[in-house]
Amino acid sequence: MRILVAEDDRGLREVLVQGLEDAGYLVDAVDRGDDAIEQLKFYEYDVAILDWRMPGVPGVEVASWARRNDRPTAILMLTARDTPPDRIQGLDAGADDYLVKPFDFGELVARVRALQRRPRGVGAPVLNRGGLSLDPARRQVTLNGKLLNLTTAELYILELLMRRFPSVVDRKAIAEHAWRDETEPLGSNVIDVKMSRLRAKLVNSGVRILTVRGSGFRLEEA
Amino acid sequence: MRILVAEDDRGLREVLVQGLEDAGYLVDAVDRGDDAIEQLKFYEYDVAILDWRMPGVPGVEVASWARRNDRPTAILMLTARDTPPDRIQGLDAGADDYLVKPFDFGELVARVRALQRRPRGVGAPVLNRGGLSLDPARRQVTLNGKLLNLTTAELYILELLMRRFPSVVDRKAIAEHAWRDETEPLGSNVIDVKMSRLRAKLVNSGVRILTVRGSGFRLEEA
DNA sequence: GCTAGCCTGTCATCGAACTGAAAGGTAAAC
DNA sequence: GTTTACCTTTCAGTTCGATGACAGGCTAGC
Repeated sequence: MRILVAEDDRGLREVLVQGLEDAGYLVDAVDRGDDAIEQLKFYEYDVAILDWRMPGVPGVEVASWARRNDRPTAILMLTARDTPPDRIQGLDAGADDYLVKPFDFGELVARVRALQRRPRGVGAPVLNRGGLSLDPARRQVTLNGKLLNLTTAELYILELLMRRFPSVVDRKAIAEHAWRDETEPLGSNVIDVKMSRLRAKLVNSGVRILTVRGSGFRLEEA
Repeated sequence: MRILVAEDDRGLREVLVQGLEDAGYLVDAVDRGDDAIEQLKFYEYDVAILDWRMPGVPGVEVASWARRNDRPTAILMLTARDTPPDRIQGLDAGADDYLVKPFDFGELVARVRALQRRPRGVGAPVLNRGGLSLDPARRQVTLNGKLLNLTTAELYILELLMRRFPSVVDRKAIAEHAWRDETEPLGSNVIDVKMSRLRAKLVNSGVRILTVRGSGFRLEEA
């Protein structure tokens, strides 16, 4: 199993390379987007892990290039802060999945495994938890097969909680994930309001949103 | 195997034509970018070899045109200089590969072979969904065998929705796919208008266009 | 070269849905 | 028991999308 890592932060890059090699992968690493394209041109990687921000060519561009050229490589994007527009752009450009920094390394490996198992190009994998099923590509959530009608913000929040499960997600992360201007919701009680509405829609879903006083929120399987 | 060569330098053009014919290809040659577009319009080439700089229309433009019109032709660009910006521009425009002059002829043939192996040129696949059937090559749509009368723009939009099914397609992607100047439709509500008209033509088609508020549109099988 | 028809994009309007502020209530922490 | 953090509901403002009407432009047919 061959993996390409494109990440300009040297520390993180080395952690990734080491960790993935320990997990039994054959890993190549570059620190620039254009180098990533060059590598993708000459080797058929199973998975490419691309940083969003890189010198040369940004990760999105690399993903978009790979998709255009029908490279057989599944793409996992790493994003530092992720605003909705960023994320959508990434998935549209051809990324198959993405991870928000900071992430748990085990989580990364799990997703890499998921990617290599999956036929390529079908879009981001569906997130399941309890009776809930969130499809990032369709941007819809079903509860035991029945369509749940969530607003955009609610969906983003739920998505974040599911992706970070079972960790606690703090308000700052929620603000960054679900709002364009992440400073805005922090001064008000909007997040609480959204949580309330989201909870109301999640009754009998096999999943519950718990409050961790002073820290944030986390998902729990009921 | 049919190849189009677009190269204004007569010496190089003749070398290419001769060499490719010897390699067993059916070769057409032109010396202007606009002529290249004309050829691409009427024949389904497997591969087009385009010089970057040409009288009439530059190679990038030709590539971009081909991409925009979903020609089933893989594109190989010939560039004199090889700077990252050039490369990116070329690849962005829709080139599938590029070669820097001067190049080895064997290298060229190898790349042409690689391009024609790709799934893309293997006949224009008809898109089916519900009772709908869209033939990209003939640019027409039938509903249960009956011809649907769609305008050009409507067809482009429907095609994109079908290709991306079941994912959400954002307005930016629609704009890029269906308009030459993709900035134009974004400031207005043209997309909404087209959607409305398209929907009207798709009643009882077994397919529906759903709005995903704030994100875009997606197709759903009814 | 004129005319009819179709296509396009703009505008105005309508309606629905989403949003965030506020206010008052509740639970946890100390 | 007081304080602080969080929860819920209500409400009004705003945004977003749908649609019908219109004018300009292009094309085909005569």
